Amino acid sequence: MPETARQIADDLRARIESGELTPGDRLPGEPSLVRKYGVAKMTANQALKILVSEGLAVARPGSGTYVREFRPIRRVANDRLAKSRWAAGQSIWSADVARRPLVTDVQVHEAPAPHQVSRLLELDPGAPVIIRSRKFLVEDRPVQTATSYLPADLVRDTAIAQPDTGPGGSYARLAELGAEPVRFAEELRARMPSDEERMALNLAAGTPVIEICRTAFTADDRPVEVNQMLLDAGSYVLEYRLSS
Amino acid sequence: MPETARQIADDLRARIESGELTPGDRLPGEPSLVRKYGVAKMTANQALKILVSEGLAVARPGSGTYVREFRPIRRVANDRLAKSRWAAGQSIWSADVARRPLVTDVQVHEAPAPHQVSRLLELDPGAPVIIRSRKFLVEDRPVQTATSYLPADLVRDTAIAQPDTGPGGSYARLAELGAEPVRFAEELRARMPSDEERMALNLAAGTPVIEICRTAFTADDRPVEVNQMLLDAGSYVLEYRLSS
DNA sequence: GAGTGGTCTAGACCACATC
DNA sequence: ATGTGGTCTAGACCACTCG
Repeated sequence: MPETARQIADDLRARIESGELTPGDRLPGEPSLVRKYGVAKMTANQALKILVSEGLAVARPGSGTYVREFRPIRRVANDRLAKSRWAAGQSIWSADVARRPLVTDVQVHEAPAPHQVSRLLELDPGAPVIIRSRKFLVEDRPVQTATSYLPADLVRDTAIAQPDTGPGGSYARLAELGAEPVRFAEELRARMPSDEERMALNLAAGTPVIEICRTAFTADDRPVEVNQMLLDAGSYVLEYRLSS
Repeated sequence: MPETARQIADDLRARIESGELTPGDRLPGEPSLVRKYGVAKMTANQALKILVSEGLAVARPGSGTYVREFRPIRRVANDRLAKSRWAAGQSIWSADVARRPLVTDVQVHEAPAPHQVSRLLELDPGAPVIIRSRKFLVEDRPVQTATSYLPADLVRDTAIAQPDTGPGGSYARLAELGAEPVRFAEELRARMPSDEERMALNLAAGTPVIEICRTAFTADDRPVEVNQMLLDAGSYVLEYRLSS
């Protein structure tokens, strides 16, 4: 009887979806599946791998395989970019989570703009930009990385070129420079992460990422920031509000 | 030397990312990997499976494993919902692809609203709704499924309850009923598909899906439609425009 | 130390695609 | 008819966790 691994996975999946096994529960281990289904150990292993690759379970070597837990962050694009937030000195994150996330691995440097960035910022190819990259932790788990690009000629001597951008963040600083961002375009993709990205976000196998590229424009349609974000898809629900 | 499968996968990935192997190319087969690396056939198989699960390659049984090809559809949320489109009798799809997609598997029926839908439509639990489900093909490939829910009391005797909703689609019909949708909220998640969903969209292993739940509101903030969509993530780039 | 998942081997059979 | 990926077996060793 081939197709055994899939069938075992189907059985376990059904038990998860029926609620018999709830998030955090330990799944039957390989030896127990070998006994129950009379298959080779490797077949049992592959059955469990199927669930892991579907994002339904997480394997913890030396311990067991567990039903995965979800607790998505709600990210409301419109609210978080509302001027009222950052103008009041708040982080745009205050719209997403009650507790402000930990920002780590902040790196700021100046370099020539990558191809695509210079196009989006309407700069000459290779023009200098300030590059701010950082990582966000919520409840000790990395959920997002972000890299912002801003025209160096505009922000070089401001707090934006410092690790700490001050109250209200870089948008408040841009406003002070007469380059207040009022319009935004977000371009969004979902895909599987590279190994590097999986490492950076500490992702379980079988978790996709959401890639967002946001360009911020001033009232006279000048692009002043490109922000390239990478989200752990399992940690997020995104919301957008539109009117026709 | 353990870790062999990963290393083989790393080698192949590097050759893909360097451009030595381009989309559509055939990867070295299992027998050739067995010879080159001196490993068991199953190890070679697993190495190829890693690339497939990362979405970088597609296996075609009996033929070979190939570098995957991408040709995303650009879906601009704002444009497609603009009244000017559907008011002119166009499909909202005309914003996304030059050639109108094929709509198949259209099914319309009336049934009690599922929990979440009745909540979003602000209906009594179990109130009757018209359910329209359909699938969209672009260039013969299924790229999206969609299921709409509309209050049955509002649309029961209109073209919306028919498979063909006429020029401009259901939004034009809603407008004729004095329930023109002018505001929309889209809630978006990315995840790995279930087997069922993988089947429906004919997805390669390692391809995530994007789940969008859109609620349409009238000018007086009455919800009149909930549309639950499932997109093949590899076939789409989504764009949202916002202003603060 | 016992149990866990992770990985590998060397062989086997199958269904399928391509020629 | 040949070659392909898909899957299975039965055994093995490893690194890890947990009590």
